[in-house]
Amino acid sequence: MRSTSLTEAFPAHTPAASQIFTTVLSHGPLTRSEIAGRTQLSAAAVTKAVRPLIEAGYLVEDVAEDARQPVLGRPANPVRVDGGRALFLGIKVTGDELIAVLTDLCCRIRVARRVPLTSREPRAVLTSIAGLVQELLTEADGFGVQVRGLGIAVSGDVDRAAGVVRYSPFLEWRDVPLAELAATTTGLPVTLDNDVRALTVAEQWFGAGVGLSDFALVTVGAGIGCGLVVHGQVVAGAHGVAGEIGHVAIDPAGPRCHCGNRGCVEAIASDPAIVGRIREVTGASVADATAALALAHDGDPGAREVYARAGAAIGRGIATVANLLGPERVIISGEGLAAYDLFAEQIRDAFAAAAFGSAADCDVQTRPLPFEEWARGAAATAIQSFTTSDAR
Amino acid sequence: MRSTSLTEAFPAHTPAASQIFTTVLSHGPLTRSEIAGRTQLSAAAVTKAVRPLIEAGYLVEDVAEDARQPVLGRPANPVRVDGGRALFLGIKVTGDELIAVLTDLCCRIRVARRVPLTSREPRAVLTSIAGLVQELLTEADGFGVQVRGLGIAVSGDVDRAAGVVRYSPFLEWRDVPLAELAATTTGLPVTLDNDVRALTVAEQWFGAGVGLSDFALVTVGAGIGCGLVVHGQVVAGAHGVAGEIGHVAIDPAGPRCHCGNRGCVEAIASDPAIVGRIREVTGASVADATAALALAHDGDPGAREVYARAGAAIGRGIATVANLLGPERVIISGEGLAAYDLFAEQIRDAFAAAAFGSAADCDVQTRPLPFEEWARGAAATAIQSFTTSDAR
DNA sequence: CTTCTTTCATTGACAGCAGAAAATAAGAGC
DNA sequence: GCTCTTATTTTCTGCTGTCAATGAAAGAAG
Repeated sequence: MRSTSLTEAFPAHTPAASQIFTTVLSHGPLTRSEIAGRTQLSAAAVTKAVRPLIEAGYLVEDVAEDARQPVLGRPANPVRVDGGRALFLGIKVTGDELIAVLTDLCCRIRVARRVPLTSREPRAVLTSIAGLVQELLTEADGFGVQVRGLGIAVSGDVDRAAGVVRYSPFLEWRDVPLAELAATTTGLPVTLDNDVRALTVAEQWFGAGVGLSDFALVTVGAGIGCGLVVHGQVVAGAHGVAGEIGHVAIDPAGPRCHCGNRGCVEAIASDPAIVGRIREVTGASVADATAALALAHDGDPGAREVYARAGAAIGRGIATVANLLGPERVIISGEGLAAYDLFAEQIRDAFAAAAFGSAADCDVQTRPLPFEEWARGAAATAIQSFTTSDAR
Repeated sequence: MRSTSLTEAFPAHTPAASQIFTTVLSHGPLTRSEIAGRTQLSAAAVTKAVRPLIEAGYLVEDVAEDARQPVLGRPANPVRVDGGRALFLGIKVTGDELIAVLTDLCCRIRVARRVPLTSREPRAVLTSIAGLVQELLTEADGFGVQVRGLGIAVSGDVDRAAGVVRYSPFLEWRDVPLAELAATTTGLPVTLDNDVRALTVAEQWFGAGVGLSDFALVTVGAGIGCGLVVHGQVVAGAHGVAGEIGHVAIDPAGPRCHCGNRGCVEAIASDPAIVGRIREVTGASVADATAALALAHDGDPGAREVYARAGAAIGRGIATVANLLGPERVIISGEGLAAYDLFAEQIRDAFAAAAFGSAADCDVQTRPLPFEEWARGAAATAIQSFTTSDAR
């Protein structure tokens, strides 16, 4: 095991170094001149910033890169992030379970765990988190590398800077300073963020949002959420609320939503809304989203119609985002994507119809969302904090 | 008259100087230590950055500020922008007229002009612009200060960086490089931008958006537009379209919009939509928005109901913006504000109902919009270009 | 009236970042 | 081995912003 201490800081003290590291992290192996081009820095600056990062082991030179076609001039040697140099933990807290992952510096998942929650009391949840962290720290010992941070993702109104859960409806929490509590309990630096924003960070750095300064991530499932990146930064909202595409009202005559309004996207296209509506329409006793999906896949016309309506609602919601923000890309993800074949067409049609002018040029793609992905998002926020904390 | 040449650059060569100047411009007279506090710079850095700006005459020291309560210690001497140090022109191009203003460096209007357009041909419009600019330059001679830039605002898809009108439905233009054309004709540095974005810049620097990093400006009138500021920057959209709140669809059963969709905010709450609907409902031969307004103010229940519906649509549109972006403030403005008493209540009610959670904490205010305001926005973009062009 | 205290502003030394240019490195082709 | 080309590094330099000390301009205290 390395003799580095937990307090050893990440050696990117200048904005340039930080930017360079992030670029290499997101864009895979890059030669120094490619880095210089992308970051608008001089080659000299890149060399100087890269050296300490290599010395500290966070970047490594890819010498074995001889498979490339022989080019004129001195061969470039690409630099890449040594994912194995550090480990991170990410935990997603839901109303009834914890999902945790151990990732490397490149946010690749090494270990994943799920633990049911017996209570939603902050104290009990904290204990569960502590236990899970201990367990994963033990696993991490096997890799011989230190865990450098813990990211926690919670749905609801979360103040990342303060590390406080302002209000979480699912957990029934108000003003819980979870970051500080978890930091004290686990001894790790903790980054607390909203779950959708955390997932958005993961996409921005390691997923389909790489290199884009403006994109949106829409999650479909038990709720409908949306993470927004504008001007290269995740939108947090002045009052802690942002990206509430689920509560964009698209039909004053639509079904009532738990928020009290009518015709919210979430009241039409969330899993519970779909299940409820299918029960209503077909009279079948559909237990959950899986059953609903099965029914629709069996060809039940009523169920299929419900999915179609859900797809149209999602498409209209996405079009609203596109009209307002004009993102380069919209990424659709979430557990609800299991039903993608049932509403893909409606999403595209409704989007195309409701997008105004060249907002329709926006690239709409889908990405599967494995169950650990939310926790991976949390880990991504921890990586973000670790690699940018010292750089102003 | 000063012997400065047109090519003399604004003496803010460093990011710090630029930031300091912008801060003083927006926040009125400030002492050096207040500037240091706001900009997170050291007092020393402020002193050094301020000196060349004072020497060049862009900033002046307010010595006469003895009206303040006597405080302990050395009295501070506030610094403010000398508005009279430079002049700017702003022109708003509409389908049938040009609105132009001559402003000072603080974006205070000195002279305003309107000229009808006889043709929408780019060449003809350019000729009209050139004439108007000449006229205002003559006026400017009376002030003994040079005009340092021209801002032009056009509705539609405008690429500010390239200085090209990509597509303007009202003018029926496509890919007109208006900035370059106007620069050649007038000899002035030209900044071309979308009209709503220009107005947003004016609010951000000189209006109700001062000091806010996230706000929205909604304009109500012939169309419904929206300028967005996120992370302190105006949102331009990856494809040139952003802030299209007018084409946010809020009711699938609503009236058809000229964009082909149903239930757009603009199809319910724009002046033409209101006029048309009032004709339909009351059977009266209402000529225009003024007549419609008069009818409603006369107490016609049908007309009042139409305005109420328009207000609700605007409120829902604003709630959508608030749910997605969580701005600190929404500023409602535009010619349509003349009817504000008719739909204020509905806007607030619909907003409160449709805003999710603490998105409802967003401060919604109204601001009257004098007819020259659009042109003033154009001037603001010119000021922005002038004061930040040399600072990287 | 002099001296203190307080706060604002300025100065000069200095550290550190990033750019420019020149030097060096590492092949490929001849 | 020589030349050509491109990549990377080195060296030097300019410049920005910070730090700590100093000056300035009041009111307060004696």
